[in-house]
Amino acid sequence: MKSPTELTEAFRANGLKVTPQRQLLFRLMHGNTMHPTADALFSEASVQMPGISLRTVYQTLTDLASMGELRLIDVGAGAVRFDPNVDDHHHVVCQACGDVRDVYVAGSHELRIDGLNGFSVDSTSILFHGSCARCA
Amino acid sequence: MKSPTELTEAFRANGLKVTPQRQLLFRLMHGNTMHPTADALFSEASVQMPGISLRTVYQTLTDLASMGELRLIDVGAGAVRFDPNVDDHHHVVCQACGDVRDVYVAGSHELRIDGLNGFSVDSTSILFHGSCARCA
DNA sequence: GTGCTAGTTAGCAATCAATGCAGATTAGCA
DNA sequence: TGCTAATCTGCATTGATTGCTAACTAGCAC
Ligand SMILES: [Mn+2]
Ligand SMILES: [Mn+2]
Ligand SMILES: [Zn+2]
Ligand SMILES: [Zn+2]
Repeated sequence: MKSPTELTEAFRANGLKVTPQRQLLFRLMHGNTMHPTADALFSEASVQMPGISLRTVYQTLTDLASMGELRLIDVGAGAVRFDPNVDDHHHVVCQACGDVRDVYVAGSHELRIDGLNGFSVDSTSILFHGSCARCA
Repeated sequence: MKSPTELTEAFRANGLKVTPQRQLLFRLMHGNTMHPTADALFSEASVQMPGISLRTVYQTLTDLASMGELRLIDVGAGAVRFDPNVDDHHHVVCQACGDVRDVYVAGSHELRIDGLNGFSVDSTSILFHGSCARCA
């Protein structure tokens, strides 16, 4: 994800306005490695800006995602998580505490896929399930 | 997933009763390669047994899953899908029509994972996103 | 076969995540 | 300083799933 300053320009360039709510969310997401849910981010944002709406958090995250600045991660339980890391990477999720971390996978592009039957593949998501160091 | 006959024994062995509803669902899931949602299965079941409850479909699918006879597949959109194929396999999903198919992946156990930071991995889910032959 | 009882079913309420909507507000420009 | 399209908040609604409970029944003991 771009820096808050760059996002400010990018939003204006797209005819979108830059509001205090959006600037706050830019800052909270920039460099964020927690893969937060919309609700988790809403809680964080509410500390600095009481009264901000959960709806606004969803809106802004969706805008960022459609600009390609965020990725949506679905770990198969609970709410979708938002990821400012748009590099080619994958995830490991702790079955116990739900913690999600980035992992970088070598060999993912050389997987041999049998049974495609005419399907063409555009992208690959690899999710590792396990236990984090704390929950081990 | 075991055959309907074997499941009948397995259920009784676990102190669970074998009802007409469950037998129907055993038959509908056995060898089913569609990865149906609970609701899709409910529609199918309703043809042969009008009045069956969606709740019962969820119950039975959950029971089968906790007995290890079914896998739950979350493709990141819409409802969870249920899979009687418990072999080591992965999935490809059509972004256009939502069709989900089995794929067998060679090399998935030899992936090099960087950044685990103390995480231990129990299992791996690989989801390929693309277009089916029909939607290409 | 009859009766008992623990397990099951159907139906509906409740929850959770996410989106739709509309009136009040405001960023950004002239 | 005004204008106006875009945004924000708060609330209603949707969709998937689970919780709850009274009525029902499979499976077993007699
Ligand atoms: Mn990530
Ligand atoms: Mn499958
Ligand atoms: Zn953990
Ligand atoms: Zn398709």
